[in-house]
This record gives sequence, structure tokens and C-alpha cells, in this order.
Amino acid sequence: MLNYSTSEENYIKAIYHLQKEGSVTTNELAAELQTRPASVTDMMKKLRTKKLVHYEAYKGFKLTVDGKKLALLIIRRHRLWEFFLAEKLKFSWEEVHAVAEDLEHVSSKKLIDKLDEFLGFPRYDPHGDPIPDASGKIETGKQVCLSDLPLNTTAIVCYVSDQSSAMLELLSHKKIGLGTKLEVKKKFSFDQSLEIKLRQQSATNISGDLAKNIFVKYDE
Amino acid sequence: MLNYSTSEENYIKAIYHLQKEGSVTTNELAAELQTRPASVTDMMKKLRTKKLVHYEAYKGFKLTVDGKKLALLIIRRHRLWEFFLAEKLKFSWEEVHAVAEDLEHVSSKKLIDKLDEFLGFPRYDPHGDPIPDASGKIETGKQVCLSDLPLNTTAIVCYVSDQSSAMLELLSHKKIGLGTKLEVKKKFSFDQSLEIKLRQQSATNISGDLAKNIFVKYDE
DNA sequence: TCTTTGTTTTAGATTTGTCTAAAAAATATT
DNA sequence: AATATTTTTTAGACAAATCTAAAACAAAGA
Repeated sequence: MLNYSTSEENYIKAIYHLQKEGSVTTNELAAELQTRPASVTDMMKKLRTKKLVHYEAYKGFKLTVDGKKLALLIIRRHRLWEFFLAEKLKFSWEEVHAVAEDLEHVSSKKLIDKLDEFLGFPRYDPHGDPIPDASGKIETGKQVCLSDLPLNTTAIVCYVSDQSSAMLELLSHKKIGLGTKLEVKKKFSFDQSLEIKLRQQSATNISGDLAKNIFVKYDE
Repeated sequence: MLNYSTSEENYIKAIYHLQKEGSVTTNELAAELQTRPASVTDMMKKLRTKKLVHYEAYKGFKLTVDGKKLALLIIRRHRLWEFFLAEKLKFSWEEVHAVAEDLEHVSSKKLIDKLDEFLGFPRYDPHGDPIPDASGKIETGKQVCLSDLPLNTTAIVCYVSDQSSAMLELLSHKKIGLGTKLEVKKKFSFDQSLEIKLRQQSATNISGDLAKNIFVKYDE
């Protein structure tokens, strides 16, 4: 496996988190990475020459097989470091993410595989997200209630248990439907309400009652 | 403490290892970092504006108080990671250095202090080099026989036990004298001979008998 | 279909860190 | 001291990753 820059790795990771069936758009990626659409176009041309994304002008992008492999490797590094920070160094759940963002770009294969072994081959990181194994396999497709979804994990709405018109009205007002991709950004213990983020939109809040009726699937 | 780029940190670390009493020259630093003298000049101007080095054109450079603090912090990170890799992940002594070169640039203060605690506040890294504490203090001035000096550690010749003319002739031929800065690059167990490197010169070999008569001090 | 709106790309500039080649300064030699 | 050699700096260029502003394209509305 070649070596990629921190910037390239961050783009690959972001595309992985945004893409599922469909392809990812320039604006979506720019929003995700807090950068400008023009920068995204530049990088996509570069990643295309490296055969990490499929890309034609104006048509969005998707990871290639190699791109997906790289994404899973970066996610593996990230989640193993998160586990290490929480389990061994006693960092709190909220703190691990930021530090792991840096550690995930240290690219020694041996380091990560030995770390994995040292940690006892953990299957989930401290937020509950599955950790890809050394060959890049990751647990997939588990369906969970939105109120149980770990923070900052992209998931897709796949089922709504209450289908009353009152509920559907609320959902359509919030622009949530089957197939909608979202992440939970914060959980408020006081009333079980959640702050969630939809693709390309700013964060919004939903009540605990609503969350209990929405079911989501992890991304592959 | 501000954040510095990997490149800036590598320059600071290299100056620290080369400097002791005297100041460091452009060519020395270029040789150490495998770069060009012109690049060194460029970087020195930048580090001067950041008040990390004292520098006037054509007069060499020295770390400022802040520069030295930063150097000790980077060395602390490096050596703690080396200890972690050897002790916890079971890397061999020869392997730890390269990986620690990457890990040392992850700059979270909390990460390093918690790692230190997790490791039990070790005082020496796997090569025997002392590890600076959280406040930047490092064990200093210990005098050791050259044959006991850990690999890749800059030290200064401070005493020669045999002062026969035969010995002094050999020393002057090798350009070794009191105050000479050197590092041991390899140790050959077969005959106790050493491969050492002097500032700006390529590696040379010395016999075990000679090494036993040379004493060195660690840099501050 | 034509037009308006919004998205994406291009063109050109900027920053960081590097380089080569040439000029300037310091050191060594005769 | 004058000259030659070595060291260091300057000047100008380049690659990576980003930006702004403007142009090209796609999608939506009239």
C-alpha cells in the first residue's frame, strides 16, 4: 500500500462516510470538510489519477475498490486509537475523537496490527462503532433504534415504527424519510432529545419520543 | 504552547541534537536533515520570526529558551512513544525509532502526559536515553564510557583515560578530541567495535579497545 | 423552451516547504 | 595582502493544497 497525505486521507474518509448507494456531490464534500467546492474539484482530479475515486466532471464521485480499502484502513486506525485512548489512557468518550484524528494518519501497518493485538482485537470503539479487521472487513448492516445510535456515526433511516399522519407530518417537515443519511451529534440526558445532522443541512433537534420510533442501519 | 509543523519540529530537534555550547552551522544542519543549505537558511528565517532560534546571517544558529523547551517536548514525545512501542507492543529496539519519528508530531499535551502515566513515568527509553519530564527537565551530564553509550545519542567527548602518544595519534587521525560531538550508529558484538559518526563527517569505525578509553557526556 | 437559480469547474493567486543556480560573504592559501 | 576556496545567502522556480472570482454547466420554474 502506497502512502497518502493527511489531506488525501481526510477526503477519502469523508467520501466513505457520505457515500452509500448514491454518489457524493462537490458541495456535500465541501461542507463535510469545511472547505470550498473549488478545492474539492482540485482534489478529486488528483484522487482520480491515483485511482481512488470514480469521477467525471459534474457527475459526483464514488470510491473505487482501492479507495474503499483505503477508507476502511483509515477508519480502522482511527477506531483502534479511540479504543486505546479510552481503555488504556482513560480519556473520556468525548475527548477521544479529536486526538484520534491526528493519530489515524500515522501509517505504519505493523504499528496498527500490533496495537490491535495489544488491545485484544476489540470489535467496537468507545462510541459503539465497529472496527474493521486487518483485512478491511467491517461488521455491517446492523439495524438500531436512532436513540441508540452512537455519536458521529453516519446511518441511514430504514424503518419508522409509528406511521400515523402526525408522525409522518413531523418527519416530512424535518426532511427525514427512508434512505435519509444522518448522524447524531449530541444526546441530552435531561429529556432524551437528540441533536442530529442531515447531509448538507445544519443541525436540528428531535425529541426522545420521535427518536424511539426511527430505526437506522449503519453504513456498509 | 502554539502548534508547529512537522518540518519546523524536525529542524528544532536537529538543532538541539547538534548544538551544545557552540552554535550550529547551515551545512551541518543540511547534512543532518538530508536537505539543501538554501532550505536551511529559509527555515531559519522563519524560526527566527517565531523566536525559536537566535540567528544572524552568516553567524550560525542557537535555540532560544522557547526553542529549547520545544525541542525537549518533542524529544519527550519521541522517547515515550519508543518506550510504548518496545514495552507494550513488543517492537524490537531497532524498529521503534522510525515509527516514533511519526508519532512524535502528534501534539496533544494531554495525550503525552497520560501516556507517560500509563507507562509508569519511565526515565529512560529503550536505547537508554533519558526521557524529559512533563516540565521539560531531563537528566543531564552523566558521564559514560563510549562503549556504553546508547545508539543514536549525541554525546560529547570529555575525558580520555589512556593518554599515550600512540592513543593520541590515533585520536587525532580520527579527528576526535575533547569536546567532539559524536553518536554511536552501530555496535558489533563480535569484536566490540563501534561505528560512530562525527558532526558533518561520514561514519567511521573504532575498535572496542579504543572505545573503552573514551568517556563522553550526554548533551544537556 | 427560455430563463433563472444553483452547482460545479476553471483560471489565477497564495502559502509552505523545497529546490537550483548564481551572488555575496567568510575563511584559507599562497 | 591578494587570491582561491568554501560556506552561506539571495533570487527565482516548483509542487501541494488551498482560496477567490468568474465562467460553464445542470436543474428548476415560468
